[in-house]
Amino acid sequence: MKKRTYNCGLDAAVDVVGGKWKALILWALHREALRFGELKRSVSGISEKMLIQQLREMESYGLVHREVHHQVPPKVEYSLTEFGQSLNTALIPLGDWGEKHMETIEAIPRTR
Amino acid sequence: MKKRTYNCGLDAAVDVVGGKWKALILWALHREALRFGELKRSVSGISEKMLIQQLREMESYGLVHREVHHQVPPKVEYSLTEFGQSLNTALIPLGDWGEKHMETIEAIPRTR
DNA sequence: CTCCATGCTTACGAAAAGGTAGGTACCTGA
DNA sequence: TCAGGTACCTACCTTTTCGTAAGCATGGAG
Repeated sequence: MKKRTYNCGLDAAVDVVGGKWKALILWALHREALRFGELKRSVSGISEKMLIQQLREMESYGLVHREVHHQVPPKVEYSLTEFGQSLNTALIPLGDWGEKHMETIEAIPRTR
Repeated sequence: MKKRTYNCGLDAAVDVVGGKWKALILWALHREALRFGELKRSVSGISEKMLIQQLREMESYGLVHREVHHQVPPKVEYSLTEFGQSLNTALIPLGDWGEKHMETIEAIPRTR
C-alpha cells in the first residue's frame, strides 16, 4: 500500500493482498469465522505479531470483520466481509493454479 | 521463494508471483513479446535493476522466455511460456477484482 | 574518433517486512 | 493466593526488498 493510483486492476489487487500472509489469512477464513487462536493454528507458520498486524490492516481495508465477545477468557472472532469474500473468490483460480503446478513449483531451484 | 513445501495452492502461487512487480510484468507480456526497453516503458515505475532481476527469476521459474537477437544495438525479446500464460490466466479474476473495486481501494486510508 | 542506442551490471544504502521473546490484562476455578 | 487460558502489545533485531546512480560493451553513423 504505497501508492494511491494504479495503472491496472492487478496493480491495485496486488497492493491489497500483497505480502506473505494476507492471502493465506483470507483463505483460512473462507469457510467460517475463526477466533484468533484458531486462525493462528490454521495459518501455519505465522507469528502472533504478524497475524494481528495483518488482521488489523485487513480490517481497516474492510476485508475482515472483527467481533469481540465479552467473556473471560476473551473471545474474538474474525470473519470475511462481503468485500473480503469477493476478493477470496477472485483468488480461487490462483489457488487452483498453485495446486495444479505444486510439484513444478517445489522443484524450482531457489537461490535465496 | 523461501519455502519448499506448501500447505495449499495459494501458498505456492503467492510464492511464485509474490513481490511488487512479477504480476505486472506477466500482465504486460500478456498480449505480445516485448523487448527490454518496451517492457520498461510498459511497467510504469519499475527500475531497470528490478526489471532485470524479476525477469531473471521468472525465466528461471520457467514463466518467461528470453530470446536474444544478435544485432547492434542489441535486441532482446521476452515472452511468456505456456506456464507463464497459465499463471497469467489465473491472475485475470484478481485483475478484474482490482479494476472493479479500484475506487474503494484507492480510498483506503494508508498509514504507511 | 566520437557519439548513440540498447541491454544490461554493480555498488551502495534506505526502507519495509518479518521474526523472537517477553510482558500485560482479565476473570475463573482450585 | 495463584496458576491458567485467551488475546493481545512492545521492543529489538535480522532479513529481504527496493531505489538511485553510475558504468560497461557493442558496432554503425556521422
